[in-house]
Amino acid sequence: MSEKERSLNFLEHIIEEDIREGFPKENLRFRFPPEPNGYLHIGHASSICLNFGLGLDYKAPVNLRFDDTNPEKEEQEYVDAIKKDVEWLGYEWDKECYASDYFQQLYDWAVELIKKGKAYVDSQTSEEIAAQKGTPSKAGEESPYRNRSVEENLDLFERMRKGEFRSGEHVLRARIDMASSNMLMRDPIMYRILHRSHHRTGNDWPIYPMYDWTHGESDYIEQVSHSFCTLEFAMHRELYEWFLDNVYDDGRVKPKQREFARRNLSHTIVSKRKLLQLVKEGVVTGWDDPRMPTISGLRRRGYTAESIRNFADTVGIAKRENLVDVSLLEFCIREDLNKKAPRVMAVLDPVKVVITNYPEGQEEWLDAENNPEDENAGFRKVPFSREIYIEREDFREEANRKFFRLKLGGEVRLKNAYIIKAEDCVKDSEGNVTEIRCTYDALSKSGSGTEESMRKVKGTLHWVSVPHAIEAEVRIYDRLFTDAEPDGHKDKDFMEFINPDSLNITRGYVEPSLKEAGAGERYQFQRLGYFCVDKDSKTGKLVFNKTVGLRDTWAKIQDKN
RNA sequence: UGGCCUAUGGUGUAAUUGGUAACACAGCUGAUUUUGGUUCAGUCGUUCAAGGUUCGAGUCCUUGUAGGCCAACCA
Repeated sequence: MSEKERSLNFLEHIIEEDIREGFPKENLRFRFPPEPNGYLHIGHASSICLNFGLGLDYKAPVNLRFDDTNPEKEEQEYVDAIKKDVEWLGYEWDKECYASDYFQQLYDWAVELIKKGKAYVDSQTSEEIAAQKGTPSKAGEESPYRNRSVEENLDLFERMRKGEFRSGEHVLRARIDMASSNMLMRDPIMYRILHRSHHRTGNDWPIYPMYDWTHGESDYIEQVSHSFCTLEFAMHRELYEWFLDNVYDDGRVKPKQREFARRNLSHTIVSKRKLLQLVKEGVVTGWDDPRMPTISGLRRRGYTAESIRNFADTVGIAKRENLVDVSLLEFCIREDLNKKAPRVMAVLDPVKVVITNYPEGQEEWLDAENNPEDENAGFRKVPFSREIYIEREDFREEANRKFFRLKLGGEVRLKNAYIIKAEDCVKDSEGNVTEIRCTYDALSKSGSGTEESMRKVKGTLHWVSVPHAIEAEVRIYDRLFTDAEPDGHKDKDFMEFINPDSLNITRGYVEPSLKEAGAGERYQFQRLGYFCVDKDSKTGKLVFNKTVGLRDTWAKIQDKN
């Protein structure tokens, strides 16, 4: 990998500074620590790219660690989906870890804390504990159980572990400072009793450790050097370090937590809870619905891993609030697909064109370039005949000079084929055009080298031969929310901004080269956009997803009028 | 009546740590084009405010202002 001149983000500055101050480069180690309680979304992609990208840059290992300490929300399905997404993004983790693998070690350390008088069993209800907690501006009060003897604490904690108590009967708390200005330091809970089966440890444990007690110690066990998380954990850092100080051995790496702002994407939400709500309420068909900002949704929509990595890289990382415009994501996928996607022709809102001077029954197979941006992409054959479909919006009976498309008496180039001229059109009783009658210039065939073929006509249209056309279902997506920041309103719920027209299913015609197109393949439908074959697709019943449209300056011109 | 964090074009980030405010997207003009795509050229526009230190401040200091986070047996 060539180390190109690039400015560093603030986290990289921190790492560089640590190295400068003597931290051994070979001890650098990172981790991506998802909780398996939902699917990964575009916001996580930033974190994945950050951590694994750092691993690549510093040639340091990166662990994939599941933060699975809450069996009430976590499931194996999510573990599998997360692994698939990280792999698909193109990253390789060093070790696959689970916080649940550290339950015994965590328990042993907790016993040590009790022995040192730094933890105690509290036997109050959660309401009582909450009431004593105080407020951000008012100190809390100490629990009546705070000064239990070490022996009693040890006995109680052991019995908690053995399952002798009901859920919620006791908790283990760290003994820190009920008057701290940091609420998290007011004797935080380390363990709760929860008789609930865990997706990996089954019924082995009736007690489960809390996030704060688990996360830093897991980093320490794995000897993670830099533990990056989102801003809302900033206040947890003090506790993270307090716990670490109580188990830390000289000579081992003491992990450093630093916080960055999560990335928000306009016109969508990046909250697992809210995404789950969309799934549960049937607003979308599932976590991988192509309208979802999940990695699996984007994948199904036709996004490439490279485009997402590039997006994450372009957005960068910092500490301030942000709302990244979706247009940047769209730019990234267009940029990538422009280089990679083969061009084909498809008509999604067809109107028939009859070329009256083209012999009935005749067909020709014309050469079409697969990708003008890729010299090695080659050519394919597309069939031409007397009757073709063009896009309904590409024809007007009359139009001004700005309309480069087909109008009565006007000429256009049919891509890869001939120049045609519209002579007449047929309409139904309601005035809708049902057929356009044209003549063609037989000498104007694309690539034939004739003088006529070199003629400049302003418009070029895509088309599909009627007798050769293959019908296909095309799913056209629009943004899921009508508001740029659906969850950014205090007085309105994000569900109020759901776009009722986010999915539009239509039937169109595609050229015959697409007959055997398989799931996941990506194409540019010329002049329309990028499309990919959905997993629902079968030969004989093709289904395409619209990934993103082409940049459309014509639409902009029309918007102005 | 607290603590912590943040403030740079419309958006997202950068600025060799005190030395010409830059890059990408978006917008706008034009050129090229058998995709109104791509490409190319150009253009618009920025340091939250007020003081201070300094030859020199986006960067340091002071005081404000605005926004975010913190009172789950969630992570």
